[in-house]
Amino acid sequence: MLEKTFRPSEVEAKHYARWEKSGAFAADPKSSKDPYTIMMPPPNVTGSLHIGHALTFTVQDMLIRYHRMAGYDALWQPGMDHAGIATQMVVERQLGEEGKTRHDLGREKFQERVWGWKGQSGGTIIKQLRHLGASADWPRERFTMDEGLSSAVRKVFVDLYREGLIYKDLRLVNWDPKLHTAISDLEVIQKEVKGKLWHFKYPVEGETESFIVVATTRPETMLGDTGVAVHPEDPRYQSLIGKNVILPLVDRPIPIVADLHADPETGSGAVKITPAHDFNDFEVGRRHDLEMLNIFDENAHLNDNVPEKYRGMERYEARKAVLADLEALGLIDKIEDHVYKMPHGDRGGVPIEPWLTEQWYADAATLAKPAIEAVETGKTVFVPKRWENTYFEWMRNIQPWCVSRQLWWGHQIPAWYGPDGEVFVEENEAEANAAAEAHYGEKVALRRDPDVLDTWFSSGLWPFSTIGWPEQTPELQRYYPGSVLVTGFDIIFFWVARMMMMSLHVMGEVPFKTVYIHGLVRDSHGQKMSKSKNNVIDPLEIVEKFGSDALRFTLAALSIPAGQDVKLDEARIEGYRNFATKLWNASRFCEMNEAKLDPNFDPSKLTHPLNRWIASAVVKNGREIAASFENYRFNDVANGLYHFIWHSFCDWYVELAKPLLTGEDEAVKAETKATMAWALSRLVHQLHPVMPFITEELWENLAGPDAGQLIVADWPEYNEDWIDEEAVTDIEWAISLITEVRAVRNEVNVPVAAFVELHLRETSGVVAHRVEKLSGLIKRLARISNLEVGEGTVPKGAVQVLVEGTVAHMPLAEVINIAEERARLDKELGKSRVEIEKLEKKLKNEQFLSKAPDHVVAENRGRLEATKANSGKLEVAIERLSAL
RNA sequence: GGGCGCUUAGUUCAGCGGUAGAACGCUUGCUCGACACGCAAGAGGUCACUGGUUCAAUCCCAGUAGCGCCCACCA
Repeated sequence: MLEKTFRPSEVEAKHYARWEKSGAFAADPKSSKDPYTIMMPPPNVTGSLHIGHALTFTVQDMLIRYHRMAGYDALWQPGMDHAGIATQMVVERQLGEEGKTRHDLGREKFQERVWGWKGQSGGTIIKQLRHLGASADWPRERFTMDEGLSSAVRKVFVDLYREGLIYKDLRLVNWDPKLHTAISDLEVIQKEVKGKLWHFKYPVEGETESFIVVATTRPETMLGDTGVAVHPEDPRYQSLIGKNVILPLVDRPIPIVADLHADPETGSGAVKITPAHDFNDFEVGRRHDLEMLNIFDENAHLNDNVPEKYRGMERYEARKAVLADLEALGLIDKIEDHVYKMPHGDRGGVPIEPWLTEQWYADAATLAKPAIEAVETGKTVFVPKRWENTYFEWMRNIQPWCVSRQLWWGHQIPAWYGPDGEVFVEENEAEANAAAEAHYGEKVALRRDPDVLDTWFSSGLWPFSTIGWPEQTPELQRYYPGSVLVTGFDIIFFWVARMMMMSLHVMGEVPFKTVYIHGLVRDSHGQKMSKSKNNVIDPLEIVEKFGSDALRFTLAALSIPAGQDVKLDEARIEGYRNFATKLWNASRFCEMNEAKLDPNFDPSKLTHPLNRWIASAVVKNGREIAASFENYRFNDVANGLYHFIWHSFCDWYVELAKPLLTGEDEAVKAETKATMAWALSRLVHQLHPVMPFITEELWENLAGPDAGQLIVADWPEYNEDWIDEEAVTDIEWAISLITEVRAVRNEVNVPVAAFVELHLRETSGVVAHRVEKLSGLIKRLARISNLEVGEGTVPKGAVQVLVEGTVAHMPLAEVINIAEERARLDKELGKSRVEIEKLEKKLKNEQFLSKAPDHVVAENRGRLEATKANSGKLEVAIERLSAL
């Protein structure tokens, strides 16, 4: 016997363990079914489960579970990402607490330490995912740094290098002076800061009292200026182009060049050029062949390229010194407040310094071409479609991708250097040695490039590296390309784009056919969740409080097709927990009434209209739910099931079935029991992908322990021929009638003194029974067409009511304020007349009659008739009320 | 500066060229043999604004306003 309420914690662990143990999650490469593949976006090895994970993994799990039931061999390929910078930072922080740095350990020991840490606390998230019910094929779990994936990374790197798609270059990079590594453009975020704009006077060479004014937010960089640019057509500076200014403090003559970069409208129209420390200036410097003077070291301290006084100074310290010295020389023209954006590393670090270094680059523009085409031609489709624009926009303007990082945790770049700097890019050291020997004619000592690859390089290979590439494994042949990739829009560039580029290049085929993009999870007011705002919702706490099913259902209900952000409100989760309880209790009711599954049940052979109706409705619902899953309309799945289970199955079917279950007719009783069990079993199937735990438990209870697990059950057949439209019409009519009756009873709120004989259609005997059980029925006075006020025999203050030939007395004055009622009826009549006028006008409009479809015209005619009839009744009612 | 999105009930949001929907909240009444995590009823909307297209616009188009996001730039 089921308990009175559903207690999630008691069944979640039990069923998860059973599923896992039985191999329900496992894909089967030998299966004859069609494959359905989702590559799990690998969470960071450092990570723990947050609500965003809950959304993305719930969506994936729903898709996997639905398709597993719908007859596919479903593979959900899990794994984790080594997350280069993030992980290295975590371990360095630990070392810091011991008063050490990674340099105290050395590269090898440090790496050992990270591996140790990974083995011990890494993978927390994978364990946490189980609490959500994630049905991934866990034994296939991969790690981006495991041996197979690492060799895939080396092979791709070497191949791309040989094709000229990876190369070394000396360019400005985004340098993180704290982490001491280059980062990609995407890892830089612009933060608004309030600062100053300083205007400096640079003396023109050979002219006393002649200055050119330049402005900067970064005074210290002036020490690295190697030019001043003005617009070629700026009249103020025509005579100065080609001359030099003397750079103050440094006393270096630097040229005044004409360049379109200088905007005459901005500031003085002249701009100082620091080619080694600003991306725009770098381009200007290249165009005019200006010196690239690097004035910072890796810590963003000033180096030996500046006057001795400033050497070794930290950048902000240098700023103060430069400003003080310029002030002393009287060269500061003015100082303004200025708000501008400053680049920061996305790992919460210090301001980024544009720095000139040699790095490895991937030729992203070339790799992007087929990736763009694949989306243009629909080989990969984004859902929602509008994200394709975002994808295109970025891909079409893609910059060279800096793939090297000066870190110790990651895939070390497979490049070795000879004594003269000659580079040998090979998959391993032996091959590098062999190549070097061939090159030099003798054995030489090689030095390996110390850099590692950007984390996203290995993530880009995820769709094929996880299933065996470069080996032609059965998995690779069967599960590539994936069916759908599920992820947030925030990593379209980081990850989706890279997978598209890498997979198309390596595999020659798109990595997935559909990209489903969901929003981010925010709090109930649309705010980003953050610790400082104290609005963080912890999925594990929610699971504990309301159950995994309630959380999953909530996330599904909020996942709208437009893929907007998801605003999560705990009250809503609670509401869906209540829904789980509701279903639970409906099952309890079935159990109490001994509704059992009948193996020979045939929905097309039902006799009672109520049962024919619910069978039809279940079939319709099943078809709709399946369609919604296919179209990624998870909100429709959730709302459809919520509404159907609560308001159709529980409110009407179960309620109307009660008299049948306690009635005399044994055949009807038996049929109703069997139908109820059948309907419940179907609903439990439909709901399973969203609420796996409670449905598994209820299924077990309903079908018995030998029936097999719901998770691996087939999505049942929903044959259109089982829909009985006549029964649907009848019962829906009955439902609307009962609703009206209840409304009247509720409104009058007295023991009703009228008896109503209802001429229900004979098919709706059940309804008549139900209606009799109501204490009575009175239609609201005004709405009853054949209502008559009696005379003589009626007690004073009462009204004689005649409904369908039966007479009764109602103490009307006691329960209805006649004046109020009249006002209400007048208002309603007014509305009615406006409506009639509108409709009549419409129906006289010839263009409407000729152009609108017939059914629309007919609908409008019908509406007019009904409104007129109602209007007539209202008039009569008002008249009679007035007479009282 | 470029791009994308949003504006519908008190709130969060669906929806759609042909009579405005859900959930929650609110009001009223309920110890009705599954369920108070419940039952029943009810109130509540010029679908942001202005034009246009159409027989018909909340829906399509254009513009306006407000809000949000992404990219780039800000000497």
